[in-house]
Amino acid sequence: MSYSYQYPHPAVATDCVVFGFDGKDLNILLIERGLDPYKGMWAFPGGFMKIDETAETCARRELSEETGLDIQVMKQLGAFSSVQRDPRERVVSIAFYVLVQPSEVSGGDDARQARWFPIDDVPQLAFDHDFILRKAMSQLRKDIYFEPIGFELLNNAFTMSELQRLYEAILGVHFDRRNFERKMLQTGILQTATESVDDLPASHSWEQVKANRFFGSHREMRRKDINDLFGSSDSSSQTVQDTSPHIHFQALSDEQLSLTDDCQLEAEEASPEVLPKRKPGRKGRLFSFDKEKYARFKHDNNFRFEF
Amino acid sequence: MSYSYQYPHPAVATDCVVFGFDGKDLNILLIERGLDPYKGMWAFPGGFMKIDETAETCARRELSEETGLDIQVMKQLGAFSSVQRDPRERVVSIAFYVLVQPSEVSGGDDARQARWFPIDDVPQLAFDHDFILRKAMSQLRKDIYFEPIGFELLNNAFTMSELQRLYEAILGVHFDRRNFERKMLQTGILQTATESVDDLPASHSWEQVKANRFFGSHREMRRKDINDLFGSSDSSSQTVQDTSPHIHFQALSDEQLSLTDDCQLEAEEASPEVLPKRKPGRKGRLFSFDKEKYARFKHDNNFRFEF
DNA sequence: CCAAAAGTGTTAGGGTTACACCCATGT
DNA sequence: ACATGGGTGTAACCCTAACACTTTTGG
Repeated sequence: MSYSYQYPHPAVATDCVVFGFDGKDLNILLIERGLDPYKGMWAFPGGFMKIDETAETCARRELSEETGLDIQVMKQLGAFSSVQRDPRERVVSIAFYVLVQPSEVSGGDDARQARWFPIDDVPQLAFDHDFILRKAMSQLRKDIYFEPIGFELLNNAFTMSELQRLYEAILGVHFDRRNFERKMLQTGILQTATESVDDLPASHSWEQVKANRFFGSHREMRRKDINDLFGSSDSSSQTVQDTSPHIHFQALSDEQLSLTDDCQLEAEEASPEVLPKRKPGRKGRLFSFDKEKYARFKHDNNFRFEF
Repeated sequence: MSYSYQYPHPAVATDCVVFGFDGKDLNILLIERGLDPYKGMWAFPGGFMKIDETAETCARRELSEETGLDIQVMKQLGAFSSVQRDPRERVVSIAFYVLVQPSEVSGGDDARQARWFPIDDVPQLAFDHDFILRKAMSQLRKDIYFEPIGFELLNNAFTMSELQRLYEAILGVHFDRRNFERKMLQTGILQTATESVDDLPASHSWEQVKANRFFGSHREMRRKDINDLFGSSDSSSQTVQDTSPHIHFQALSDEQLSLTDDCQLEAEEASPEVLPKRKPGRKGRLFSFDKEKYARFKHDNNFRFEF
């Protein structure tokens, strides 16, 4: 069985940069590759897109298959299309980044060779994944100015210093404790919480919250703008040094490819260590966020976090 | 001649959202489609990616072929991958946005069925291009907070009110004239200019300026971070309603496809009206920007434009 | 001549920043 | 006991936002 085209087509794959926060450091989730190319190296979860799924669907599926994570919030980083980024054949990868709460991860069931690495201590990555990682970090830094994104990385209840450490980890700067707390509180999206909030089920999904937020607020928006909230796509142009502009790939490397995956075929021993062990930290007043206010937050005022 | 793969591959195309500013309104450049599908409708310049070029290279080539524009600044919006976005076959499109100065356009030579449309009066677009346009607008609004992007849309010399109108057009808000001018001037990136500056050749390219900016400033940056400046990729996840998740495309629609293009084949009558006629406006003190300061600007302080 | 746009400063108020000491907890 | 982190308030300063009249230009 084979598929023919009049002109050569690249393969399209997705990759997920998964960020997690353990109360101390920002971590990313990597998978050890079991097959060539780059066998034994670490890479982002991801795989080839099926012909009948969107890139996002593909990314969710691959992430679920490879790590057991079922993720709510997922943002596209953009397409990476260096000609020689995959030695097998021409592969264009659409990358996403994803924020997981430590609690989402606790049921790390399907985990294979997945491991968390602190963002400051990432091993050499396969393909152009180190490039993608830098994109993801700079994107995360940008996004945090427009949305209180950090919360997606925390459990339902968290201390102010956890929140501060998260912001410091993402932005790479230091804040004054009192000023940080004051500014956070005066956004109105926080409420004090008890320990028990930690166990609360995620009442309604973030997609739902976001949809509500949208309809609640913005003035001159048309029906069609709904997509803006979700399907937004943003990126700078990719100017990787394109040293070999005239490589011609044949339609030959397909035998190495599996539509179902290229990482999924890896080692079967499930390593349930797919969670950034929550570092306890000192006791402190607990906060959670007011979903109503959080939902209205972004659109009502153009608040950005700048400390 | 045909290319075969073990698994179905989507086609990959690029689209360019070209923004231009005529001193009054923000405009986008569209091309009338001469072939089905969507024959007679307007669409962004773009076309299919060759197997040996990056998405950005492809976008530049297509833009040059279809509109005669050779563009400096080009930012990736992300990949659009709805399953049914192209009726011919599965096509994943990588979209870019581009800012052109009116002067860059004056030599609109190769122009075909290209026309500028004010952003408030855009006709119905082919494919999912209206969706892409909304992405582009919201992206532009976001980006303007981090970089003085507006300048790429103006000639070398411009009046303060042109600049203000540009910001107002992009952000959709109104500013107080005096406050706007004060804030702009105190950034230090402006200098007063004479009329003659308008004719100056673009001394060195923006890529060069950006490269200089990079090396000049930021502290703890590693060599690898160079790419961050250019190849950055950013986007929210694309959640178009994916109503038909199980459509299977055959490898049949290729006869309609041309690797070289699908828009390029259109009407041949060159319409040199490929420029937003610069609306004159009243006379006023002219400004240009200090490339040195502009280059250092973003990284030195995290200045964002908020009026 | 008239209409539209350019040019020009000041002030009040809000927000940001900088800063130090005591207390509680855990080791 | 000691060290680490939690808890708390104020004052100076900068930046923002609001505001009106005169002059110039173009038609």
